[in-house]
Amino acid sequence: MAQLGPDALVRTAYIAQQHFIEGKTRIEIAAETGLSRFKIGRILEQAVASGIVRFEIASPSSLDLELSVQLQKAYGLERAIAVNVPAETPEAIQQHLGGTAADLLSEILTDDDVLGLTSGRTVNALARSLRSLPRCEVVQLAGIAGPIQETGIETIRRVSAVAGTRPWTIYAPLIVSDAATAQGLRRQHELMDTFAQFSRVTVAVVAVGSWSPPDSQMVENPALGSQDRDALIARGVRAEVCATLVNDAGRVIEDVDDRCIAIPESQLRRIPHVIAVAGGEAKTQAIRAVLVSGLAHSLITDAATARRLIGMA
Amino acid sequence: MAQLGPDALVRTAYIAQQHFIEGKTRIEIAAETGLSRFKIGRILEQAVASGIVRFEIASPSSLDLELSVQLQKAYGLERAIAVNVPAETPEAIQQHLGGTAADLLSEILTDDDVLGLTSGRTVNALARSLRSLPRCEVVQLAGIAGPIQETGIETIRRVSAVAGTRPWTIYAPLIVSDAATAQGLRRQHELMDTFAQFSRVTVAVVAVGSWSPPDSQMVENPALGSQDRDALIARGVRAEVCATLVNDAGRVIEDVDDRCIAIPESQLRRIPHVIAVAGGEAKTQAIRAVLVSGLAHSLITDAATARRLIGMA
DNA sequence: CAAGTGCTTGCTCATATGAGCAATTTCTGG
DNA sequence: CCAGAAATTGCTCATATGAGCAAGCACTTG
Repeated sequence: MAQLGPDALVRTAYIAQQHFIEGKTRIEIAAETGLSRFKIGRILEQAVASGIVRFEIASPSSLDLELSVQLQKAYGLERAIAVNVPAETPEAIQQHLGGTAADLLSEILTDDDVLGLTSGRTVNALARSLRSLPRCEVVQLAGIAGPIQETGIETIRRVSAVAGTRPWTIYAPLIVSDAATAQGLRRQHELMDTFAQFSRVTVAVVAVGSWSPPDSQMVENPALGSQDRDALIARGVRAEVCATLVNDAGRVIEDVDDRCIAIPESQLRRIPHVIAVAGGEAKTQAIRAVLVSGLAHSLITDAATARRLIGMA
Repeated sequence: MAQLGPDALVRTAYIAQQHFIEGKTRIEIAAETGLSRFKIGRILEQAVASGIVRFEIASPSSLDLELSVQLQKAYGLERAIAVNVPAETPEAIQQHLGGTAADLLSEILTDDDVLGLTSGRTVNALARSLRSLPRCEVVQLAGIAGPIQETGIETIRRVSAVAGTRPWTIYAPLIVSDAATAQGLRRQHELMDTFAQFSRVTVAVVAVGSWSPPDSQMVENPALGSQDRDALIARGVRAEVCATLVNDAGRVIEDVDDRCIAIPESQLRRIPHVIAVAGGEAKTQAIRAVLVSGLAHSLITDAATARRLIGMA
């Protein structure tokens, strides 16, 4: 169309202002300006089409909403949250993702939910930020992956304390050196009790570990010999969620499942809502693998990682 | 309201995007998301109210549309156009205002209009930018105020040439030293012919001269003695339009009307649409006086001056 | 000049939307 | 644990809006 003249531009701006900012209806504007409501409608339509009026969706806080929506669509997620973090250091990322996860849990959990958690640094950050929670049960989904002081069961206890309930814990390592030991552990009463809760879990928050590049407390676990580790990486393992290993195609590698003390893949998949919380450059590929695997329904990550993930969707 | 949680924020962003950017109706979004259309409506309402969605009215070109609208409302003008000029020099301002005036004329004039023009630097800039015009008559509204080479009748001729018609010109100075001479000039056949057109003029483009601070070719005219000038300024004259003088209150000062060769105030006021074109810091007060006087219905000015005018409305 | 061609305008009618309301759920403070 | 308060939800009905269309208008083009 012929470029609008100055008069049409100003008139368009006026009408756009009246409609979008003052909130007047087209009919009101028509009455005031003496134009027909159809004319007003067409002017507004053209104003939007030609870019004179733009809609800006602004993050009010530390979230990048537009990126979140893109990420959600790109991987068909139930929820996706891209968090603006001030620095790309692992600590800053963990702290902010944990805080956002805490907010999300406060928001979406109800009394009837049963919350599943892994142990680990990310969930630790979550627990630190958690201020309130409905009265829901908390179930530990996997053994302890790293050094006790960092990843302790204390975290799980704190979350359940906020909720005001008793936690279902797993006093055991995530992985042991042989299947027989694992089997023995699983026969312990306390663990059996916790394992029995897995099927009741409705919402889980899980961390994502990266095997290549290595950024996971499971990979660093002494119970996993360097031989095992190299063999698994050779098998294509890229990421891990609750001791379930996946490759780039999102396929599960079950080689060491029998040595792990954690919710089995089959039960993990039956949890209605699994929220992965992870970020950082190094974990990008791992997160992608987990999303592709379908093990997680939702993701909380940093904005930079969200952009990378969208780019490779 | 309680600050929205991350999930609500992302959901809001998604719905806002679907509605405002993808153009889906609330009912469509309701069907997709499984929420009721009322819920969608309330989410959108809140998104706008809380500032998550903002409407931006952007100037596509060199115009400041929002400022234009404000200016128009502040003085109750028919049209107001605030032009972004790259520099605040008189030359840059004149060139851009003239160009915008030319665009405006191309846009709003029809074959049935009769265009009135003053002579002067501003209208000169207009003529230089003018590319096309309907076949309408062009009438000079006032004598020549400044040096012939700057403000010549050539300008009027050029405009009428673009329109493809014969111009009605005034070969006479804007002001002479005594009333008798002026009366004698007005009896000249050519001038009488032009004066007879004044009542036919439908759209006029006029410059605004400032008397205090002095920025007007009329003030500098030798036919106006320094005594006369001082007396007029003492009488409060602030501005001039087509040799009609006005004070800050917008009242007309008729003291030297009988010495001027120009459309009389009474006839000027009968022109349906008078567009003033003027800008620059020095002319701000003068423009204000003219707008208050009601002699002009519309204004084309630079953005900085528009802001000043709005501030003192 | 005349017929054709495309554009603008305002209509009708079906659909989308908002205001106000009643039912329900969720909080809160005994 | 419960009564009352407050918020939330989805309804009805009136209003606002969009799609499609026919008339009017300007503008070619032979």
